Amino acid sequence: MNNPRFNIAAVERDTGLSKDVLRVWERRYGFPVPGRDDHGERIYPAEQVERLRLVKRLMDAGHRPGKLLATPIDELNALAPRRPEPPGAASGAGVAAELGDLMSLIKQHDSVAYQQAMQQRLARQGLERFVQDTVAPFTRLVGAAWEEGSIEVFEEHLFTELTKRLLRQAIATLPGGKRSPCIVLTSVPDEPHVLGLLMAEALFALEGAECIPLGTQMPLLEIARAAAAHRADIVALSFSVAFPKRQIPGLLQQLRAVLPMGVALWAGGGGVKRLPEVTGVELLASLEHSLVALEAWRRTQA
Amino acid sequence: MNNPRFNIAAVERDTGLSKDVLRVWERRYGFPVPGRDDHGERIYPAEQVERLRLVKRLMDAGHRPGKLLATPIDELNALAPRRPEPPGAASGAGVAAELGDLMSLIKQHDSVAYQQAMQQRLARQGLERFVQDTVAPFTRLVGAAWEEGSIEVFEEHLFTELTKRLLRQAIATLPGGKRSPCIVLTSVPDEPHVLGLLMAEALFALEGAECIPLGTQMPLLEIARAAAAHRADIVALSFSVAFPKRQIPGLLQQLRAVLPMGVALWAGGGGVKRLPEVTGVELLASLEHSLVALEAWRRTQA
DNA sequence: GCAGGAAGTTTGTCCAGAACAAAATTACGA
DNA sequence: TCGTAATTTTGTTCTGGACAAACTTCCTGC
Repeated sequence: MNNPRFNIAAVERDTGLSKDVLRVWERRYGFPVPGRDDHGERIYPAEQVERLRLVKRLMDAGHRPGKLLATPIDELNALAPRRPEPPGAASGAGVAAELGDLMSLIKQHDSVAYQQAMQQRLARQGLERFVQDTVAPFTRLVGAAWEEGSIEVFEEHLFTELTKRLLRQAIATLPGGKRSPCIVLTSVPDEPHVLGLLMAEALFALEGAECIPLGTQMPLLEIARAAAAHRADIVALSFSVAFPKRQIPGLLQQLRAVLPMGVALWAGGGGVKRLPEVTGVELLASLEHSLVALEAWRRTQA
Repeated sequence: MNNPRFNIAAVERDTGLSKDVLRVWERRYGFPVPGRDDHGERIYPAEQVERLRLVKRLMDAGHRPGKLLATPIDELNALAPRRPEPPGAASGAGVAAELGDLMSLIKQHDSVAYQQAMQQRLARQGLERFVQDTVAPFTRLVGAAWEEGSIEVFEEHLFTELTKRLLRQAIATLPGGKRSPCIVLTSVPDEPHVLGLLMAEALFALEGAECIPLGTQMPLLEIARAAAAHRADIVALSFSVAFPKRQIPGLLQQLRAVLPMGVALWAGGGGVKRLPEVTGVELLASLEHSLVALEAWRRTQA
């Protein structure tokens, strides 16, 4: 029963590699080598899809496809994926252990205990530190577990859903009143990840900004219309690490071109790390940078 | 400044029409007719992108591309989208007027006033009637406006985002304690709409059920795993009207086959109306039916 | 020894036109 | 009038070639 047949569209969906790329890799590097169905269309075995996901992950980490696909030794591949530990040494081993505790709650599917633990941390740390020291690193941890396959899909979904709720709830309790600047938060089409946006929204709202959350996957022209309609000062986009890096500069340039002048364009998230500058666009390498950018924006307006 | 050059990838992003479809339409129907750049690649003028978006919207409303692209009279196209008003006469004119007020708040992009108005209604009606008498009909109203083009995409996104927050917040404030039955709520791949799930979750939680919200777009096998891991009594799926009806029976049968025996499978949302029965699956034609089903389930367990 | 530019390689995207199956519609027969 | 069969419509996939942008490597001159 458990032998799903992946056609090329399914592989594109599961790996994030476009159909064109899948076909050209097959031609150039001899991998993947899908079978064919009755009509001559490609059928990918689950094993190859798995390997493609590994390759994609290593590429996101900076490796080049030619090399990866030329090493037929799967063992070698399996050795590679240790990712450089993010510089968390400063916080000591305690933090990692605490995050590990949260992870085990997720893996025990104990949503009640997980929510309680997170609520406690929120109360103890305050929203700003909660976002920066708990949600962000734990999201990275879950992402890493997801990529190395040590977490079930439904576990990851549950984590995302519960964390979304926590953040939204925390944001809703922030005081209202006259707020500035006005920041439109959203993501481009094909970028469905929303946690990064919520983290940014929490920090911006804490700093007194007025946030317009438009959800994910807005067409570029609509983003521009929304910015004009809301008289936004800033448009903030989020790109996850999974988003095809190559497309980002072009996207930002296009959006910059259709955005009203005077509206700043900020882009953040794991996808914009190690990305070349784009004129007229502020690239935010981390959540901390977002706050710095906000402060800088305020100075320029003063 | 505002003369962006749309290449085929940009048009795919903004219209949701794949590159292959854009090329084959050009060949078959003679539209769109993009120019070419120095390298012979397609460059779409903004005007044609706009028309493509109109065509896509009309297709989502049930029209066929061959007809739409054969009518060169743009005026005729602009006239088409009127749809028959749904039978809302039963609720009287007052309700429609109140919903109209909410709609104007959305169209004025006044998210603060919209949230206040919704909060007021929630307090006045209580969660159950709020969901059934406000959120559900207003969602239908927004859907209708979307199909006839009288609402901007970003306005619809903002409505969805704000309403999601309201519902999640309301759900979070419900008391905890020993709850039963355990209901897993999610949607299948390619079904990203979450509002229906949230409405159902609110009603179920009110009735004392334990809800496991997994978000949207869960692969079928993962749904089965989640149900087993959480020892769920019921799996509840939501299908929006936009979901291809034809695929639903097969999907439900497949999921029924992999679900543990003893776990009930419920399917609701606009997509399951006027759908043939599927053995072992409970089709919920409306939110009220969900509550009836829950009561019935409880009787069978007593 | 190394900065920096030239030459070469890698790699993703695009193109054309054909083919075909799934979906939708129409035609037909009971 | 209803259900089934034929037909049209429509989206997806195929092949194999081309090319530019990004990245490496090599080379030259200080």
